[in-house]
Amino acid sequence: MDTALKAIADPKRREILRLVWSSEMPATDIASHFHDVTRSAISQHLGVLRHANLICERRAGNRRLYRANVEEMARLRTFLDQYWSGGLDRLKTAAEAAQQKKENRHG
Amino acid sequence: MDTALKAIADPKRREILRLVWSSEMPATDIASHFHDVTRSAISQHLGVLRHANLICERRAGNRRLYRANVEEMARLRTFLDQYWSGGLDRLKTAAEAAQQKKENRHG
DNA sequence: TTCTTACGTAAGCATTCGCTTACACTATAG
DNA sequence: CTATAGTGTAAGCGAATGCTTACGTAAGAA
Repeated sequence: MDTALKAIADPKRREILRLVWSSEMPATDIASHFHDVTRSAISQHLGVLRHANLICERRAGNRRLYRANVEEMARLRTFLDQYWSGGLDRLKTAAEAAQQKKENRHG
Repeated sequence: MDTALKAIADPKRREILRLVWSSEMPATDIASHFHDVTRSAISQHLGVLRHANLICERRAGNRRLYRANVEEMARLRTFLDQYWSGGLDRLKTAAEAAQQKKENRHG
């Protein structure tokens, strides 16, 4: 999960994910969207995303078609949502513990 | 925004944020929660979080009390939510464009 | 004042990152 | 077969990261 989080922390990789979110795209097309870096750099970014399981690869003849792994991204989103709500959960747990204590005192 | 994302990509920093989420805590107490690294390392993590505007610092006598900057975290969350829904937006836009085209053909 | 506590920070080091160039490989075209 | 897209990968490099030790400094304690 940490790998995925670190992967999306990079703006280029987020942009790549955007490109292959709703449709698959060959590596060259992906690379040609970035005019400030080499195709090799993008290929390495694709490697990072693949290693984080955030994209899937399909080979078609000469090409490699990429698409976002939406399930993994959903998992990542859920992880973060749980993290955001963690503070509230913590408050809730503390409140319940206090309540329990109170009841024990009174029982 | 990128700074904040990279900041929370680190598990120790996420744990620190958890600690100061619902109540402020002095730096020493924060550091004492981590038994595998030095106080200095935690201090530097606090610096990263501060630089990302994810925590607020308040000085009280000798101590520095930290608490999570929930507004900034909310902003980060919103940013990510928009990112997650970006794929859907893209589909929607594409669908609308197709519809527009269709209407033009028929008009 | 002198000690002690609670911190930030500089220096140094090993690791990782993002990038480039150069090369290797595969599949199709000729 | 040779040539040419399409693509990953190794090597190398400068910058950033995460860590440690050592030091600096401000605020109370004695």
